[in-house]
Amino acid sequence: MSNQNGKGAKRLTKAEREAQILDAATKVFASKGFRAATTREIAAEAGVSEGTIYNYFDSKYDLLIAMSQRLALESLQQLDDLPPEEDVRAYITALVTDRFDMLAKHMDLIRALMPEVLVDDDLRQAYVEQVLTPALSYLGQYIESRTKAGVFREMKADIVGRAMIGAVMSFGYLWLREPSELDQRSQEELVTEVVGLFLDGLRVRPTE
Amino acid sequence: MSNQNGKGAKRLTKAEREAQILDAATKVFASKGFRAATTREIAAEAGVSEGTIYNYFDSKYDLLIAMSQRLALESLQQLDDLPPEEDVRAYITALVTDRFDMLAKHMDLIRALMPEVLVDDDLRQAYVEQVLTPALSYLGQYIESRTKAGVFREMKADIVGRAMIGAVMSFGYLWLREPSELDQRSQEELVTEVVGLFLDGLRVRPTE
Amino acid sequence: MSNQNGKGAKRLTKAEREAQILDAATKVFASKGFRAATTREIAAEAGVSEGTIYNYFDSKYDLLIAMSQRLALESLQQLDDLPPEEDVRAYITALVTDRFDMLAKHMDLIRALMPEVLVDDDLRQAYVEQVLTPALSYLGQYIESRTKAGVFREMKADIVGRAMIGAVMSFGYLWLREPSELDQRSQEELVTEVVGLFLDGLRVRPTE
Amino acid sequence: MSNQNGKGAKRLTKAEREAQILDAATKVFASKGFRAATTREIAAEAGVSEGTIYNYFDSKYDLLIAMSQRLALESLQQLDDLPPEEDVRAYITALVTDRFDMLAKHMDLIRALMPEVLVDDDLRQAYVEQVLTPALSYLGQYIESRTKAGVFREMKADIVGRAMIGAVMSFGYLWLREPSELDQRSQEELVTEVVGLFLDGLRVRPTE
DNA sequence: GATGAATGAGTGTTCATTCAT
DNA sequence: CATGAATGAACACTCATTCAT
Repeated sequence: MSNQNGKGAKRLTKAEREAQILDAATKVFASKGFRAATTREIAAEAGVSEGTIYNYFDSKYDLLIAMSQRLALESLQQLDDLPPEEDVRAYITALVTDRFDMLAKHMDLIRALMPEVLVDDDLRQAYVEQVLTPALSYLGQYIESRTKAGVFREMKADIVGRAMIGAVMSFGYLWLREPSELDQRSQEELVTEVVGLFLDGLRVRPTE
Repeated sequence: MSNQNGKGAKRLTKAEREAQILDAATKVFASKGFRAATTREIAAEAGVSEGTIYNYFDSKYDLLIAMSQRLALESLQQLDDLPPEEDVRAYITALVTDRFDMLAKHMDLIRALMPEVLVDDDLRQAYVEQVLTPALSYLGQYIESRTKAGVFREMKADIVGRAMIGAVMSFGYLWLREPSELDQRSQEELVTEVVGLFLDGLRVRPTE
Repeated sequence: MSNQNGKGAKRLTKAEREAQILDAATKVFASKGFRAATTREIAAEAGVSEGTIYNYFDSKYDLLIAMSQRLALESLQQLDDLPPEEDVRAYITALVTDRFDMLAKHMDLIRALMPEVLVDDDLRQAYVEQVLTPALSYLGQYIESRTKAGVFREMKADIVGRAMIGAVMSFGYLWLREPSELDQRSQEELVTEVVGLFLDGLRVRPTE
Repeated sequence: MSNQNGKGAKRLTKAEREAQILDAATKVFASKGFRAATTREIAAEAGVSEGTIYNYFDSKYDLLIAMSQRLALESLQQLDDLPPEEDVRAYITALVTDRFDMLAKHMDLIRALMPEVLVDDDLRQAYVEQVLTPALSYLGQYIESRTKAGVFREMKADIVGRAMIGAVMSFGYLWLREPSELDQRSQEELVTEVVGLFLDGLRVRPTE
């Protein structure tokens, strides 16, 4: 129980209380999955009563939706501060680093959401529309732009983009269990290798 | 109900009945997830009574385990018929093609299993040990061998291998909904592009 | 359904609700036995939902345990107000009367408990320790004390005590079906005869 | 499993097979109670298949009935070889000894039956009619006869008879767990003490 | 607004019984 | 006759949701 104080936390603003409940739900969903998680456990984790949850959310499923919106929002914000497009290594490195930062920061959220995304059609559609498609489209435009500039080879941007996003995301829900496995040193190495694969492939380059 | 005949299917061999139930469970798990699936629905899908399920499997969870073993078995078999290691493009193409074939063939199974793998520690461990680790190790050895041969650049094989496997698998549970989306033509294109990314990266190659 | 009011009994104190459920369970267990009784029927008898039972007791078996504790408590209390030990007839009569009173008062409880006591080892051990052993020890001490005083013959107090307790209790679970069969008049007769047997036996006494 | 031989016991006479099943049922009922016992377990204990049980008995309950008839039959047979009625101590001793012998011999049966007798009205009625009433009536007649002869005091024979039967039987289902607790030496002591209580009571006798 | 007692539909699982072989 | 695979009604128990306080 993260938050315990004799009588239940009182007098928070609506937004604070919502965040408190959502944080608890995220943690519980992440550790046991959506179906196996109980409202009782979420309430305990949040330090409120079960009834209170229903003053802020219509249903348990609603918590999941709210979580996915939080992720979608936080997921796609910082596109500023990017290096110049011309420096492709710096640029792709920044993109991949940003995604790994996001994975590290929201691993709980992702681990809570992904299993249901794979199974729930509404959720999946929302995830595809709000998270994957924008990311894919952004990446695809960059690839095409650099291809036009003669820096990237002619490739199917939608397929290659999917492969790249899939490769990076797989570290979030397949290869890693804990954000801690993404500590500073190892994340840098990860980014370097992955970017190296994306830009140069496995094969030795002739000159260069 | 897939299998309907007046009084319920009778007198199949043990293996047939087991497969019949496992097929039904796979289908139902894939469409609603493990927890949301009911034994009632699995029984209906298999065309047997609920009681019969328990004559063959100890519990609902046992169905999941049995499914994952089926996948592990089928997952790692044909490593013969591979092109010579020296022809790296043909070799990697064969590997990736084989994985896409497996995805296409067992998409139901994979979609049924992955959500629980992400959430159930025992299952995850089994999946990592029986499926991911062998695949990663096999791929890693090939990468190192080609690196020694001076064909591949010096890279961290475990990281690059994870990225490659993650990229390919993501088509199985993230980007595609139906095996049908992997029809002959599109799968070939997919393989070509993905192999191109893995071997040569995005950047234009100087001469060659 | 003993307790019916439109929407189910609401907002009783914890102790009241517990007693209400326990009373219902006692009644149902007494009439069909523990295993044959269903939680559904107990809930109906108590006028609450099945779920409510589980807010107060962890399991159906827990109801049985709680019942047996109620009996153990009420079973061994009033040992005051007893006649002087020297007046053995009055003393034994008081003891036997007290046991018959207890039987009459708790016949439901006893009839609910005894069948399971005979079959469940934990329950049996608890019953022996909490009910039979104290009673036997108390009775044994009295017999020995009166033997020392030269009033009782030299007998094995533990065997004779068991026979006496067995004789009395058998009226509770073997010979009688209803507390009503133990109405005032007949109970007095019962006590007189049983006490007569215990103190004087069947055989005619020489002088006296 | 008492009786195991590769293919299930074959070719017994109807009576032998019935006895075999009934013995198994008795053992299983005695150890877990009627409701908790499963036909699967009875079949295993008897070394036959579940289906075979139903070739000989209509239902699980029918096994219980058959058992109770076996007990009733065996319960009331040896009334020959009794000492002369005039020697009351010898006579009562013989009766009580016979009951203890019966308890020792059929403790399994009794432990299997009693819990259900306490709870099942049909069974109880059968038990009362076939076992208790004849015994009570037989004992009552002896008491009355000896009373007429001036040897026994004037007492209510039905009450005293119940107390005596209850006292003796309580050793069968309340005080003892195992037939072995009734070995030769201790049973003799038991009989002596109980008969002493019945005939002479606790109080010292004036002359004699 | 916050509570938590009460709800009851729904779940996985068991097991007496049937019947084709 | 004996079998044991198949059945399906029942069961104890869970948990998201409601609502009186």
